[in-house]
Amino acid sequence: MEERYDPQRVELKWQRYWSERGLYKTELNPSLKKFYCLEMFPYPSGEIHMGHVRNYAIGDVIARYKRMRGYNVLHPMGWDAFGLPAENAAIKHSVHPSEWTYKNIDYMKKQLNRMGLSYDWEREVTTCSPEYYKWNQWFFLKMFERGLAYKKYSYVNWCPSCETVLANEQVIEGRCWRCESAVTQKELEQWFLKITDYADELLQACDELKGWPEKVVIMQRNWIGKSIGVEVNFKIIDMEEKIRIFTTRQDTLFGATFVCIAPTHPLAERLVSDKESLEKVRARYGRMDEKIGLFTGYYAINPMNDERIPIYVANFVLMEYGTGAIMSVPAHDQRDFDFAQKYGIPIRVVIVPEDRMQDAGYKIQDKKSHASCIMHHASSSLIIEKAYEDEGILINSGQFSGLRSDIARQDIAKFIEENGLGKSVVNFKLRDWGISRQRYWGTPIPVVYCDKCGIVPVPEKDLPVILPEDVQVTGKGGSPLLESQEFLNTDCPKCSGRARRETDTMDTFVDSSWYFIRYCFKKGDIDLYSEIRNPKSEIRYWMPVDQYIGGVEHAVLHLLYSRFFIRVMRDLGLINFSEPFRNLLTQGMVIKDGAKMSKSKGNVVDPDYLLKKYGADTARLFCLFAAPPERDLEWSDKGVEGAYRFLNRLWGIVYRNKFDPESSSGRNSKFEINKISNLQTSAMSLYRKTHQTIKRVTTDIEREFHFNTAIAGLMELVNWITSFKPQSDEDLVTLRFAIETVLLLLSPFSPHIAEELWEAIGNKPSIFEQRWPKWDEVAAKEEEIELVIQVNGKLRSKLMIPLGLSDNEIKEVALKEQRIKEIVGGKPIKKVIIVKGKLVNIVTGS
RNA sequence: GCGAGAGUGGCGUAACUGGUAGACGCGCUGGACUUAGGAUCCAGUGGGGCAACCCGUAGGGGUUCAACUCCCCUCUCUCGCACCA
Repeated sequence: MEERYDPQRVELKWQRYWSERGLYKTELNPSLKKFYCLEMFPYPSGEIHMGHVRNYAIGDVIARYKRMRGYNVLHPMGWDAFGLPAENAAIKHSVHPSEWTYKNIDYMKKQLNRMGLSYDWEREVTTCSPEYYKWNQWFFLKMFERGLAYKKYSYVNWCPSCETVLANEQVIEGRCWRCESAVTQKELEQWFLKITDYADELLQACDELKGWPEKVVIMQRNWIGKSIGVEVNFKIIDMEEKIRIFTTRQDTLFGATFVCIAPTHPLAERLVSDKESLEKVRARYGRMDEKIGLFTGYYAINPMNDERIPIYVANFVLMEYGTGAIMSVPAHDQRDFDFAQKYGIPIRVVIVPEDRMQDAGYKIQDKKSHASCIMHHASSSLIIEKAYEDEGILINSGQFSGLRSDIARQDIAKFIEENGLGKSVVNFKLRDWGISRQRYWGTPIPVVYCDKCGIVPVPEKDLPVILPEDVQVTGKGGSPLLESQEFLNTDCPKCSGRARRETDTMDTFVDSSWYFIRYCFKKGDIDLYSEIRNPKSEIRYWMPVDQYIGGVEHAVLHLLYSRFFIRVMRDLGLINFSEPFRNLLTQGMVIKDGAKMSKSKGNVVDPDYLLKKYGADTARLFCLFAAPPERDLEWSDKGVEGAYRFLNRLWGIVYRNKFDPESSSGRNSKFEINKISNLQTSAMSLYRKTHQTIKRVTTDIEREFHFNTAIAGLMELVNWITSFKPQSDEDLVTLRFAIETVLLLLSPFSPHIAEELWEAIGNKPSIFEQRWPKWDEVAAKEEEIELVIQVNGKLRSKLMIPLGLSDNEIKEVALKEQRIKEIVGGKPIKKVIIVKGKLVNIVTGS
């Protein structure tokens, strides 16, 4: 009886079996090589989407493959469970965020299990549980002790729709990363984590991220944004104060013809008498469409040449970067050039390209002899239409004229320091990480405010500070924590006087900055501190993560924060490594009809529907087959059917060939095909193809996880099997070997059907306790090859020849070939090129 | 503007260090079996030509016996950063 392939039946059967057998439970085992395979955990939004399906299918293939290769594999899953959507849902459907979240987790966990993913659920992490977020608070306290967590009053990014502060990393093109509302600036007192203390190290260590996509490393480098330059003080005429500017182009200092300060610069208020105009400039702060400036009426002195230059307030100068003031060199900065033209400010050339030195009448300064030859004021004849921003030779720059700009940068920096005009500095774009959120559903920041003692951290022994759940989330008037008197009012840990709790909660990115550490231990309320410090701790065995898989959207956010957190933990003496993720795979998006699948675009495909109609094996196979993991995946309903057809075909083959467990092709056959030469030619080729396929699939997986071509290879083998008609017992043994190999190679991709058919042909489950097959190089070798014969680089003929012919023999064979003889005719043969085992190219004269 | 990546059949894609361009899948065409097929199986499928052959990897040059692959120029698309001084 040939059963039909019924994915529902098969998949549920094996999911139950795996779970009952506890097949994916992981234990520390020092005698085995470990492999930590991690996929980014989901936010429990309610249901999984195709991006999850793809992400987790990729991770599961790697985990299962590594397991079969003999690794002790840690493959955990959890929930990034705090966050705003829970509160929004609470407001909309009047359910408690907690209830909503846990219900979603329940459902999504079912969905993940329905996909047949090999997780060890005993290590499940749920970040909204007190036993987890307690350690967020603990880390916070440790950072507070070390001055790495601090509070400051400042302008911060504010999302009016989410009614909360956002970190710089969470503002994308001036909009909220979550709801895309325009972000405004608001002055607030906020908690920050001092990630800038690690800026240099995080940057340096980028070089070590060999297993990361270059693209992500570059994004991290750019985000950290190191620049080396100088700060220079410019005196203000008729005022005590100086303006401190920052520049990386101190070689152009002699060309500075004005100074600009940010509209929010502390001096702006004092220098500008016309407040109305100042407000106008301020209103356009940060707008890139138009550059406007306001002359203050004051002048500064360029300390290099004592020249009097005007001071402007300009909307494009950022208070947040450098000193909030710049010197402007219109000749060598396009932006300054445009500004100077608009406001009629002189433009002075101080650098010329090396090849234009002669026209300008200058000579390169010989550094040693100081033979500075400043001939005449040729600069007046240098008329430029745009700024020259490249390197060149200095002119009009006093003692520095004639120097190459890169050398002048060093010399001038030195000069500035030696003469007390300023100092060399390093600036970073990276800002400290603002973690305060004016929201309810997050980790309470463990701090109290006492009238007498000020800011007092909650003592460790009083952790966790529990987020009260008996509150009403209304969405009106800030966090519900402000309403909870029980939460709000507390005693000061120092003086026992009356105190008030901090009501802001932590950014949820704090939760995800160390969750992969927590997976190293089984779930439950553990004392993480002593667990980590135990010399036999599992963390020493499992960390770092060997393979991390997730979307590229976290290239700077989560990945940078995690790298920071791990370093803080290292400096707390908890761990002895610095990088959490050894290898990173950023999978592409799932695209449909030319756009990313998303609810707002209305082009989503529901995984539930897919799982129900085709089953998990098909869904997984399609996602893995349609594109390599790092590239975008174009959704195709037809393609899914193709994957389904393939599995059906495989199913049919196994049942059609009825392996009698009692016969020689049955369960006792160990495939000792030691007399290969006895096999019929067709069996021989199948046997060879099988070994070739083992090799191909294995190397495709090893080489950058090219699952798409690995699956293509499997399909080829199945095509061979389909056309193979066994005639003898030996043929059957060969066929069985081929089929068993297909099942083993397919098992990481489509685990259920592999397990089912493995059993159906008389093997004992589980297929996942089998070793990954090995190929035999000899058996995989073709005994004949197809020789391609080219004449002058053009394909002219093909010929089957036996393996192992010498170059001379090959040449002879090729030249004797009828068609080649015709083409070559009587032409002289200039050269014959032979590529071993592949082709011959005969080069003739004309 | 800067940085990164990519342009290959009707479509998704393949071709590892230069060596048969188009594996595998989808779609399409024809056939078989069928009351029927949107099921299954078999065959074909880059374009042109009866054919030998010619033309084809965004476009144009170059290196080479040989280029999707290496070099130079141009164009297009995607992603990231974007007044960072």
